[in-house]
Amino acid sequence: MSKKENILKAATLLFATNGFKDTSMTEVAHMTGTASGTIFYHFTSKEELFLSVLSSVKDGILEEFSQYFRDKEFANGLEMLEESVSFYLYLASSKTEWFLLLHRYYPYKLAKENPACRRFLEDIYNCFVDIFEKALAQGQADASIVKLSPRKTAMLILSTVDGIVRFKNCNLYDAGALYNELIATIRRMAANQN
Amino acid sequence: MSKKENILKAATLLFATNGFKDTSMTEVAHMTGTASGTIFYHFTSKEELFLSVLSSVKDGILEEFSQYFRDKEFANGLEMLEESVSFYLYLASSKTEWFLLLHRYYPYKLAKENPACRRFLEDIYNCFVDIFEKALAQGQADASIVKLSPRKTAMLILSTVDGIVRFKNCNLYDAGALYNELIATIRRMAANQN
DNA sequence: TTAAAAACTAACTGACCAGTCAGTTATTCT
DNA sequence: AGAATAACTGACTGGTCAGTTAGTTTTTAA
Repeated sequence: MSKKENILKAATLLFATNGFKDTSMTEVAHMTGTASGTIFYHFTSKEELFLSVLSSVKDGILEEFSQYFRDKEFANGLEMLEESVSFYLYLASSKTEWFLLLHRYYPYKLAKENPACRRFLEDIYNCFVDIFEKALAQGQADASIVKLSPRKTAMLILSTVDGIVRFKNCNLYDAGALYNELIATIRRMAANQN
Repeated sequence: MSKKENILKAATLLFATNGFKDTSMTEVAHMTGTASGTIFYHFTSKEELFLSVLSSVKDGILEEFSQYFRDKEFANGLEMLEESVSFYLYLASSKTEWFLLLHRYYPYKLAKENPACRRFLEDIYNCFVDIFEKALAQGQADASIVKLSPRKTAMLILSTVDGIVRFKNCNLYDAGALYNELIATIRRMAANQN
């Protein structure tokens, strides 16, 4: 792995666990066994380093989802919805740093003044909402899901799973313990019982 | 209002909008028209100031909810649930600073090493969950709500509304636009249709 | 009235940190 | 080989910030 990639990886971990302000360039340098000057050779500023991190997280998330759905077949929309939610939770537990980073306030603060940052965040959240929406729409087509607004319901589902993951990352309560209830709730809320 | 209360109020606003690290004691001092030394006369450290802020936010939230439910009557558990959710959203929009503060990572990070901080956060979230749980349990008693685990479902509902508020505060999408869908979803998910 | 206590001030300190720069080492290409 | 470029280094700088302190003003109470 190149030194630049190493720096990016270390920065992802540090920004995710300690936050932007509480991560010093010296720390990133130390973790990668480089001089602090080297980081500024590869990245013009701390902010640019953060944007690179966010960009790579975005790429990672989009890639993971496209790979997961590439050759997946679902019996119906409801099943697709449930499996999408499961995959989201699985991803959140296997790529903790990504979600920790997204649950910090800094990216959203930066997005207010930096269009590129805003774009990354929108790409990420649209990816999530799009998948849930697609499942809901498909479910309505195949009659596995009741009549509802696919987009808005997708946003609500994202709010729920994202909320669960956030509470877990904040050590407030455990996501795993809620899994069965979550799936049951989604079924009660969306399934078409005829 | 005493100078100490003024400092607390300014600190709440600054910690909520800029975060812990991005708020300097000089800034707090400037906003309250005092010397920075005065803050250290009233609060031993920046961390203690933050804890005082969190404590007052906790008191505020508990007070608001106990006041709202003091002399409220509900037709049944389902109605209570819906109105609790509505009140949560109302509070989040009228006391923005409180929820901005709770949507930052710093309090949860501090909670890991500071039991008092952890206690404040638990009190706040238990307050929320308890109310939803009480509504669900009442709804099961009066048959307005289906069979489900009240505690876990209450947590899921909190995840959803908290997620919505967070997305709104992060400027990702608007809570108001989802309100009708949220109530409809809660009804589909919890209402007992006989 | 006055003395003690509480509240407040502003200059100061030491630590830290993002970013620079002048110079060194490694790589590539002819 | 040797020149040119890319990658890397680490000491240094200017600025910021939490917290201190010695001294001043205000309040309290006897």
